Amino acid sequence: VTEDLIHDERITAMGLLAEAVGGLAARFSAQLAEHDLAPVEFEVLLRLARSPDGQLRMTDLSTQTGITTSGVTRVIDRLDRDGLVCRQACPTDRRSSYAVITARGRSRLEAVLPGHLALIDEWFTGRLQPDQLTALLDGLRVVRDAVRPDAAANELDPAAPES
Amino acid sequence: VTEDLIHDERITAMGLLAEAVGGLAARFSAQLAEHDLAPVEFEVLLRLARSPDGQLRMTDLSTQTGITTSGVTRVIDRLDRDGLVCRQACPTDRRSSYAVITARGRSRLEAVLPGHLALIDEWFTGRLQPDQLTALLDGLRVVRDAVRPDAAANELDPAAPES
DNA sequence: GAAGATTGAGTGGTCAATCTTC
DNA sequence: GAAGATTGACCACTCAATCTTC
Repeated sequence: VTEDLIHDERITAMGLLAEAVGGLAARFSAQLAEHDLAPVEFEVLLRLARSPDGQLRMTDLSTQTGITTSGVTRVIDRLDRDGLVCRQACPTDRRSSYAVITARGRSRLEAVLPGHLALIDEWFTGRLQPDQLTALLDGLRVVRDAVRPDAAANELDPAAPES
Repeated sequence: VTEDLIHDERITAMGLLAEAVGGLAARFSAQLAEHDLAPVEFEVLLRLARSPDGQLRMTDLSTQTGITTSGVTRVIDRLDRDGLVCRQACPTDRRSSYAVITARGRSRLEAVLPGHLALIDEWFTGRLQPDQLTALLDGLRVVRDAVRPDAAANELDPAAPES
């Protein structure tokens, strides 16, 4: 009732958002672990699989995931070692290298995805009425586009303008 | 158009949620760093400040934050070293110990919060129409309550039933 | 025996510095 | 000189084991 900053409704809103995502991530990680994938590795494989030719420059992976470039190097090191991804030199710019998802990587993804989608449905999308979900996603899109302008037209959310 | 799992709309929805939160967290961390606080340290201070007597058992901090108990021990170690928190033995159960926010901790929080709230407003709550925000939060609450049943009646979101 | 907290070992990330290529 | 990728040093977390108290 005073100027009690720690009970501000904005904190509440942000807490709700963070707790929802954190809780979902916790649910997912168990299933991913069954398939020997860390969450970040799953994200990388997914982003590669969604990209043309299944490949992406290290730098682009960095901006898309929000991991530093050195962090990306380590993740790709692991995925490369496990044969889920391989590196490929860029023909036009010899500074750049591509991470390319391998057949093994794709099949690993296909092994994980059905269960993963079921979990998203069970804990997130399936719990909301269709219009309620739409409203939620519309709001999220506004925030996402503001806070990650680069990802706007981009990747894990095509927002495809009806080609 | 086939059974293309990697383009499933549920992935899109989840990606939107994750990217929004990740993007927001990135914006916040810079401001927190100006006040020498890691995001997790800020969260702990906030949860303590919101709790009766500004204290919480280590275990409860663990479940509320989603960090392991050993993780909590380390965070409290740092905050204790910096004088923002102190440990206090539980009188009724000598296994438990409380983390208690200090005056220094509270003033640090008060120093950070105005800017933090402004950022939440700038990048999240302020970008949505009031009813759009309400719809978003309603959806999030459904998910949060499902995925973190313990936190339901709890903490960073009082959801106070109008006492 | 179980719950609460801590500790040692291991891991996955960051930051700053480096190397190569543009 | 700047961009792209990597490396070494460092740090914060987790996991499993331990200690104490219930």
